[in-house]
Amino acid sequence: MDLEFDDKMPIYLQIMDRIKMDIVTERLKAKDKLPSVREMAMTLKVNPNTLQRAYQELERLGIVYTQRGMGTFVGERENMVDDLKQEMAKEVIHSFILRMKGLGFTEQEIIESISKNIIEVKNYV
Amino acid sequence: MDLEFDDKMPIYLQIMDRIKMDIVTERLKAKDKLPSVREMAMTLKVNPNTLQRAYQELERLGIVYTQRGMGTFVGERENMVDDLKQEMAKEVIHSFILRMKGLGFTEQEIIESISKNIIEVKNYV
DNA sequence: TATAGTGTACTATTTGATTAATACACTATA
DNA sequence: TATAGTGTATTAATCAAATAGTACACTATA
Repeated sequence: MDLEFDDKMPIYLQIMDRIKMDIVTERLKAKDKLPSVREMAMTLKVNPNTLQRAYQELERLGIVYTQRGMGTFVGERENMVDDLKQEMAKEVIHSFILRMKGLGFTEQEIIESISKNIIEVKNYV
Repeated sequence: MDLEFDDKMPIYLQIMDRIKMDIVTERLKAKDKLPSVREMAMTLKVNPNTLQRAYQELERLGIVYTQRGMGTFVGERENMVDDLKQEMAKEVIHSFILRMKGLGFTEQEIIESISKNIIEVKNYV
């Protein structure tokens, strides 16, 4: 397995996540063509079937659409990027707070923990 | 499958995590006896083998110890609880910040997002 | 000593993720 | 009209997680 992926989570979910990230940050914009399943499979060193599954799931979620024979493209729905960003952020924030509370930190401590650590964390590449 | 678990992550890891949480929050204290593999398997409606694996991994990490014929107990190492809490918190905080930055939020926005949402999140049960 | 409750070991089976190889249908374009 | 590049479908094999059932060794205690 490539060092690329965390083996505690299905690869196709991690690929979906990466693509959603790229859309949210507008590295991928509406109507942009995604790499073909074969090409991206090569790049990520995974099986084309794994990529096909990721693309199909993304299509099922209305995030991308495919045109047979042409490729897979970023969806054009109004507000899609903002909605997706808010939806993903909500999930991330919620589970973070829940987990920190689960570890016994007070609300004040949780807020402070972010301020204290935020500088050290490198930006997403 | 019981509603108890997230099927995107191995059950034995989730069980380990729950036990570590219980130790960190001192619902389980040093020398406390954990439920037997059979008993906890019944409670969580999973196979005893799955619990055995969770306990063995926890023992390998030095978090619990077993006495053959008697049971599995919470480790007694000096500072174990604090160390474990810091270690888990560090991971949670780091990956949260990384993910939020990956979604394109600024450091200021990340800090604000916590303040804004922290009240809504129920405490860990 | 007998029994019940422990952890532990073993083999077999099922399920989902992933890989592997191949083939087909559609589209743009040389 | 060929051809190359798309998505899609199918079948088989592999692997890890989880389940299932059984058995063994050890310990405390009635």
